[in-house]
Amino acid sequence: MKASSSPAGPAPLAPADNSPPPSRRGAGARTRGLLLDSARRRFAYDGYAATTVRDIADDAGVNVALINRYFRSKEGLFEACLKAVIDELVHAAGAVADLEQIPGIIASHTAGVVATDGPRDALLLLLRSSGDERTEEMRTGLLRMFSERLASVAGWRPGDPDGDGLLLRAQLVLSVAFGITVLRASPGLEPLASATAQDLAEPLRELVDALLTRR
Amino acid sequence: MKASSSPAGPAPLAPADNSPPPSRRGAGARTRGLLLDSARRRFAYDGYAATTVRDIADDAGVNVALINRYFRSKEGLFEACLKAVIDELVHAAGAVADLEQIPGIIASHTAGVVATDGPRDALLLLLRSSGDERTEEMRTGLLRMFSERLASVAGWRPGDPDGDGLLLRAQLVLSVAFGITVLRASPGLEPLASATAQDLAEPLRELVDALLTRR
Amino acid sequence: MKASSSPAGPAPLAPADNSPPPSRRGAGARTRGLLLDSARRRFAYDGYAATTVRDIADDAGVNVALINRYFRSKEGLFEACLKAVIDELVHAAGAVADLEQIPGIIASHTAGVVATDGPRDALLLLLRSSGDERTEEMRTGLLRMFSERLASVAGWRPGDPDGDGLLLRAQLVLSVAFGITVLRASPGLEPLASATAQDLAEPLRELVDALLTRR
Amino acid sequence: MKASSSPAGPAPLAPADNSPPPSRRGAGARTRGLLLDSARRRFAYDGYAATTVRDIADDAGVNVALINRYFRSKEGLFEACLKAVIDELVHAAGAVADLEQIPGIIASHTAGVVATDGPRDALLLLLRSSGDERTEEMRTGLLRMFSERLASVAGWRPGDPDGDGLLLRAQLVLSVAFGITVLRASPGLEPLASATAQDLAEPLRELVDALLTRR
DNA sequence: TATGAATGAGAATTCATTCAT
DNA sequence: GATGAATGAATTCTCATTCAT
Repeated sequence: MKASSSPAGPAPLAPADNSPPPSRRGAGARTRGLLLDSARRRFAYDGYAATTVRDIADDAGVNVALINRYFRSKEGLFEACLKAVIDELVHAAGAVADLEQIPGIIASHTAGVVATDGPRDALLLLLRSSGDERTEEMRTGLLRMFSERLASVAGWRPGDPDGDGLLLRAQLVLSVAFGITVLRASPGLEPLASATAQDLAEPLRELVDALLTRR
Repeated sequence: MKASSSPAGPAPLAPADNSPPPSRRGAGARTRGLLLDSARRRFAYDGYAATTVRDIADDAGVNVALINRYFRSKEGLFEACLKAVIDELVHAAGAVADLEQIPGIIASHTAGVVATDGPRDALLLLLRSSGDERTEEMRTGLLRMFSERLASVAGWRPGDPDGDGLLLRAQLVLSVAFGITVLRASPGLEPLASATAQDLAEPLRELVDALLTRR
Repeated sequence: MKASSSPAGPAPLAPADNSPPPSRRGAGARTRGLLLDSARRRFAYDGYAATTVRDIADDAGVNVALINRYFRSKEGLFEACLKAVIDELVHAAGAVADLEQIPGIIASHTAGVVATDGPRDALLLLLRSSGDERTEEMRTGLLRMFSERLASVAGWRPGDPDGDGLLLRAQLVLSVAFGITVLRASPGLEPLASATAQDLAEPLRELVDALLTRR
Repeated sequence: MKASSSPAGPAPLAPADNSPPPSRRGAGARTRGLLLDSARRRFAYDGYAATTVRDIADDAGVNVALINRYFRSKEGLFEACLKAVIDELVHAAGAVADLEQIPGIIASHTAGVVATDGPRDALLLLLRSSGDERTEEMRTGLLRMFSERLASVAGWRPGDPDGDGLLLRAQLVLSVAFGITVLRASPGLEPLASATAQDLAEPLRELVDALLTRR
């Protein structure tokens, strides 16, 4: 197929001419950013293999060759996207202090509570693979960290004798987050597809409570 | 990338010479079946775009041109895989009679309780897109049907005034199933990665109970 | 530049439709051979970097993709050419039994005494580099072997105390051969450019005699 | 290949900051010279097509765009290099007064008797082609002039009835010079590769004597 | 004079598909 | 039914060159 337009997912961002090109000198950073944004969306919604560097460049409104200039290769661009996403998620994970916050965080990352679509794409991108070993490890590392974080606010400690049970449950919570993300990526499944973070909050609360609260 | 070997997922089935080519008669059906199996696995684990028809043919131990002979195109092969998966899942959905069965069914379809890997790949394949409209609709149709089935055993009826709440919850249950599937597809996330259906059953029971049981 | 037509060197062989394609089955070897021939000529006259795989395929009258099919890459094709040339030259070196033969061999390899152009291109190709390490070593290995062979018919023995002198002289003889080759490759330098093997024989005899005959 | 570092040949001249940029005035000429030097070396060792303008600019430690500024194009830069080399060689040819000088001149131009590497690269560059007609003619013109010069000190006169014999022999002498050059350019062929001008002088004397001395 | 940014043409390679045996 | 050969349309990447500061 020619995935010129992402079938699932929001419309490709128009050439993003908010704030006109700063006329040349020092425009590099801006261009880099535009590419990163388009790539992130494309990779997240269409996957690595189905995404064309030309798609990305066109979405960003810049010349294709600049991808190689700024990221060395399609692979390099993907890695850069992944790094950005991981940074964001590491940050988000750091903010989780107790069980009560978990449902809200999941809801906002799957349904989008913020203006930009970034967080909504983040989890999706995390599931895309370029086939490269290094990125594969980055991904697994983050997932491990994330589930340990969830487990730890539920009382899990590394080396815990019966820890596996709690860790597994934390990973099931993580599963919900990813599951919502992938199901929302294929549109038309109402009411989930257009549920707001608020809609999701209550059921998620009960779910997290059932899985992670020790009684 | 050269996805000659699927990184995640079980080893590509050896040219499958269990039962030697039945001389001549009926060889066509056999070949068709071999291709269908290999394709299903490849598409599920590597995705549509990253999978090469040559990969599939090699896995199946047959000539590449036969893919076009039997399925008209790569796209056609994908559609055939999807159809098979959908049939299986429709069947599985039909068997769900009450809430208690749900955790077990999810567990067996995500962790594999049966000999073949088929069920394990089924959900994964359902998330892969070839970009084609028609397959997209098939997929959405199945998901809709599936979540309505889940909701209905929890008491939901079409046209229900407050039905959306229950339908959404059913879709969250579905989300867990898909979430587990995608997380298990990227290896190394223990204990989830190697959890058995049995390991998953108890927490899933609590989860389903929390989400779908009316009190 | 667009080196569609080799400026120096003989006209690119016409699509070589002597002996029509054996209709399909088993045609692979023929195609391989056609490519090898065209490549050899192109690489020899235009150099590796200036030669386009499309040039080669067009000369051979076959589809470009077949280069990758049969030789895996442009680099692989170059290596195959080099191997062929080296084989030929090793063979030629083996035939050198005494000093008197040397001038004739050089003459025939630089001016071409045979029908095909092969030998004429051989030395030229040997000077072309693809930048690859392995081919670099093959080349140097052959040159070493060749000069030792020349030296040995002049009485040189490995480990010879004053051997370096003779070896150096043998390499000067080799230099003439390559020098003639490169000068003939840029056309228009008469009378050398169109000298026949016979024209070269006498002066070469005197040259070899002066350099390698011990008195 | 990515010919970022010339495999054969001396190390690329470090950004050449001997004598810091003379403030402003005359910086242009300096830059031009730096580019000319780097280009000459690159073109000589890697060939025209395999050399990147970026390689040259980097070697020279200046911005790529300056190549177009000062030489209009890669082609223009090559032509400038060629002109410089030809001037030098015309000068050298003019100095040849009798047969005895020839071996020394060849030795010094192939093995380098002078401090800079210039002369060593000169002959090599002369063998490189950009595919452009005009430079091709310049090259051939020089070669013709050079061989006539050699022949003339051996007694040849234009229009000489039996002149071709002598002219051919002169071109064979020229061949040795180029042959040595190309063989030394692919390293590892000892003792030739590291022979000094002195090492070459004696055998060359005998060679020239055998070819050009009339008896 | 110098430089970072941007562009467009072209190069190698991959891949689904069709053809002829 | 099955197979090796061949094809043409992409796709990624490189590179000389031009632009605007």
